[in-house]
Amino acid sequence: MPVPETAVPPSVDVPRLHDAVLDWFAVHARDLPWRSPDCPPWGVLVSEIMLQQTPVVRVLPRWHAWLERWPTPADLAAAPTADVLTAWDRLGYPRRALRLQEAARAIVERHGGEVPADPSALRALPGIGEYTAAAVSSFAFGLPETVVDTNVRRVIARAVGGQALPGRSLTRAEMRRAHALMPEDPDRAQAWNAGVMELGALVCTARSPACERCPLADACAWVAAGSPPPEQAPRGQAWAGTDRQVRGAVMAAVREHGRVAGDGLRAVVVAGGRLGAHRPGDAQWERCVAGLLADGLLARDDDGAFAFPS
DNA sequence: AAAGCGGGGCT
DNA sequence: AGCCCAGCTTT
Repeated sequence: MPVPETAVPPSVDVPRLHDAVLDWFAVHARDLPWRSPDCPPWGVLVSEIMLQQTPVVRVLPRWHAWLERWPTPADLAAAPTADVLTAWDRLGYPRRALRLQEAARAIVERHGGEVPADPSALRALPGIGEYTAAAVSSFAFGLPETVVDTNVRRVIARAVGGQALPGRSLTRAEMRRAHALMPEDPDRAQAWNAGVMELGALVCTARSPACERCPLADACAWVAAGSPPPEQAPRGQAWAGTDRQVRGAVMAAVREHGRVAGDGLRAVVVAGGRLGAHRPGDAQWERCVAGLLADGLLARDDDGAFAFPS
């Protein structure tokens, strides 16, 4: 039986990290609406879903419109799905919009219309994984959950692990380390979660970190090692000519035109210009449309015309 | 563990 | 032309 690797090296002064991050956060935290004391848990939940793989600046206007239109889970649960997909606009990954509505319906049915505080109950909702469950529980309800997103992973990988970037996927060892770094006091735990994320978003960024402005620079294992470059080259994300581009163009066309005749959809999509020079072949076109129908993102009416599902 | 899934802005 | 972003689900 091998000796388990210690989650945090003994050389790391954990209380000092806490003070540094909490002091920095108290001064530099952005004034985001879902952090307001007036923001209900539903607003936090909506923000977390929208922020999955989508930057804050793009989420802000959609979030405000969303909360104004559907101020409670019951409001979203009762909305036509077509309206939900249209309001999602161009945030990307529109399946998130479907799942958010499914989650709202589950909240109405299983939780009396109130967003649950328990991470397990949150995790059981559609579209809510390990991160989002912990984030809502911590940020909306102040429970001392361990919140680990891409920002937290990067800050810990550098400051404690001495690595330039974390690996491709979140490991159990990383979760253990993040858990070991949590402050005991619940209020400080909540601020730590938000503060480390904010530090990763504003200072300890992926591409060109501003170490001269970082409150952890003196204690950072990566800086101490001379800030070596990342060992693992990132996996490139292809876009032009992919199914994702074609699916996105179809969604954009339906969003803009509403209902599109079945034999005209392809022409509308190509004319939309979102595909650039790419022209999908028959096989790709059929695959993408069939996929959107199967995903519940697209529907056909009795005349065979395409539209968002009602 | 890896692949699929959107879209835009920045280097 | 890449790379990145408050991930989740399925294989």
